[in-house]
Amino acid sequence: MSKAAETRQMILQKSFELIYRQGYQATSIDNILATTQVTKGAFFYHFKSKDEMGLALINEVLYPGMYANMVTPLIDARDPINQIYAMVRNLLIKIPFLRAKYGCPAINLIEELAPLKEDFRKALVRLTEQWQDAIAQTIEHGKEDNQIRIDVNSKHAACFIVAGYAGIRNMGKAMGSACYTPYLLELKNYLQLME
Amino acid sequence: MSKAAETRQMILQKSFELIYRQGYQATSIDNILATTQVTKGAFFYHFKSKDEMGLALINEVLYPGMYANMVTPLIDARDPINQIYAMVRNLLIKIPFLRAKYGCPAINLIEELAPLKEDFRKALVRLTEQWQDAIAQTIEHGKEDNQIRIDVNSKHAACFIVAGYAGIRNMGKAMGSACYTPYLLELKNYLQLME
DNA sequence: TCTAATACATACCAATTAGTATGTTTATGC
DNA sequence: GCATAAACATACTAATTGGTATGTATTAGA
Repeated sequence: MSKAAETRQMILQKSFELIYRQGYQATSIDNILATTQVTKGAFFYHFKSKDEMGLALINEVLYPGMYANMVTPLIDARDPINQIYAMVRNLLIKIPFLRAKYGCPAINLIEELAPLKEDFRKALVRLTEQWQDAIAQTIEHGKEDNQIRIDVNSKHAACFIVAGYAGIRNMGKAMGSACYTPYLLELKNYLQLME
Repeated sequence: MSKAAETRQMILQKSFELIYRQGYQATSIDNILATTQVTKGAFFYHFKSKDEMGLALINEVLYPGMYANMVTPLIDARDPINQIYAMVRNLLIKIPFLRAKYGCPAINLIEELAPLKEDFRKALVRLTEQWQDAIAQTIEHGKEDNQIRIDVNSKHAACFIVAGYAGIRNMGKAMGSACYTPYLLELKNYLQLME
């Protein structure tokens, strides 16, 4: 990677962390410059505007991260129910970068920007749909293997599961990680009713 | 109500609507002044700061609204499962003021402000806990009436239900109200497994 | 090695932010 | 009706915002 590409990546990475903790609008460009030690000239050389940087951040940082943690663990699932549960559990309590207090980066961005910026909304919908599809497919595989009842509607269930995750991430921002435990216990109950 | 009290109430009401659509930080005081036709002098006569107004808004507008739509419908529930379902359904599709695109006012505020402002967080936790308690109590009543299986953990279930609502409200901001239907169908499934 | 584009640096700008200082009007109790 | 405080109005401020104008290094290809 060229030096310039490294600078660009570093800006995206640090901005991602700041925005995760503070929100997109509350994170000023000057704030980013101060923590990256990059000058304004460099920033606006790599990105036409703050929004262009934000979009790049979604596609180049958020998307790969979500794919690795939310889609990959489901590929070729041999034990769909437990793998879905494990994936959600891992997201909640096994990724050190993600803190209950700050929620989930993708959910945060949807909350803040979906109603305000159409291009952000579209980019974030793609993320959500990809995760939801991966879950639905996993459930379908489970049905083929007779591990999941055939009357389970995989798309409805996937929607329900994604909503639950998004919601507990929101709740965790207010209540702390303590609320993850009852949620996970009940998620397990819900999932086991599918078999 | 005195004229001054009316002014105060009007500021809170209009600010609530603006903040619901734009977010708290994105709604400037000047923006509020422009839509309320109130002058800066009047605003700062009634509220020491923007944050004091925001807190008053939670306690005097958000709280009563949430109580009426989220707690009252559950009081003396004779048919707990269907009443819980009906309450969630009403929240999602029967309150004209709430638009899928803009989500739920309380959830929005938690997302944006819980990590940033401790006093906002506390006020919003009170709201959430009250709703969760009301749902848990309703489930307990259902257990006493033999309408709900005694092995259902009411607190876990209440947490799971609240999380689901919060999450689908988030999803709706990105995807629109179309995602409410699959969610509600699966919620009904989940709830019926309790009886 | 020279050139020219790439990659960055500095200084600025107009608009907006929450908040204040200093008024003037309006209502209320006596 | 009159004093007094409550209720509002206007003009300002210092800080911050995203973005630009105009520079200077650095690097890669001919």
